[in-house]
Amino acid sequence: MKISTKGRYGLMLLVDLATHEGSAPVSLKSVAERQSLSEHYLEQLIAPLRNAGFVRSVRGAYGGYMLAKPKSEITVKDVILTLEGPLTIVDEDVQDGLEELWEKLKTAILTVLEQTTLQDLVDMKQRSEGGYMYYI
Amino acid sequence: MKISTKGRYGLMLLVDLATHEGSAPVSLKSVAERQSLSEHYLEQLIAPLRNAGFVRSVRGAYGGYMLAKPKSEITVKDVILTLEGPLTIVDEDVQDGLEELWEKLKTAILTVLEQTTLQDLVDMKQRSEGGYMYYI
DNA sequence: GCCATTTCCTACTATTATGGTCAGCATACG
DNA sequence: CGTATGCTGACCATAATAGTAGGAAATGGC
Repeated sequence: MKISTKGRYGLMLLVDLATHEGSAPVSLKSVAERQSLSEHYLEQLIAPLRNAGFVRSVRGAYGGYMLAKPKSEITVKDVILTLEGPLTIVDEDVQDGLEELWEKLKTAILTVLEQTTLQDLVDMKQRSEGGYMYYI
Repeated sequence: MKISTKGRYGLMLLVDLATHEGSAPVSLKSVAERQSLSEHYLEQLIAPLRNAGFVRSVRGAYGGYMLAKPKSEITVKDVILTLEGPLTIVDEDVQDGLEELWEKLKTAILTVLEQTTLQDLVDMKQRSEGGYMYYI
């Protein structure tokens, strides 16, 4: 019962983009360095996110990625479902008489995922980094 | 993001035991037939359940298993955690700044699992089998 | 005592998902 | 033109899952 690194790294990637948002696009290389992730692997993760319209890319030298929507309008659910496919607690069309339980679980999980936006994650991460940066 | 068959078959097994509870112990063979599962595989699943004290066994001919506790006192959480180990949404000690999200998810899931007992599953399954059996 | 039944135990194996790596083309800035 | 970056598809190593296989030990019925 795990979130795969696909979903997790994908969120880290988007949070990083959201954090370093500015006029210029952000290169995957810089994200990979900051987050200590493999650039090649991030390339694979961002492809579906681009296709789904969460980020847009700028090719060529000095290119990179930027969020295509406000960070408060991208939910964790969007990202996880895009990267990991539909949430199947148990395989489709099993008939074990416990469908009601699986349905409850699914709802509970999706509720959390859909109540949390990228904006929330940015805030969350800043809090978790603790400490005040004001006087630096 | 799945419940493995370990947890799922384990629940089916216990629900079957709960349903066929009586004076005599219930053999795995009969459970395997009713639920269309492999007897050998069930053996592997019931071992930890026995060790954890949810069922007790009677060896030898005409032996089998029976619940060691009232079915209203065994929660789905007990069973799943026994069979699948601790619920780790993400690997231990990752530091991705999203710990708060993973914690929320974990809580949401465990809440559902711990509010549901074997008794609930028995009722649930009976309802799902639909139809009234009174006049048969 | 013997046989059938059933639990119990230890390996082994096949398949799948995960978590990547590798190689190379495509595009665009300077 | 050269370098930085995006983009794509193929490939691979490891671990987890989902079982199988084979038999030893216990126990009730005959």
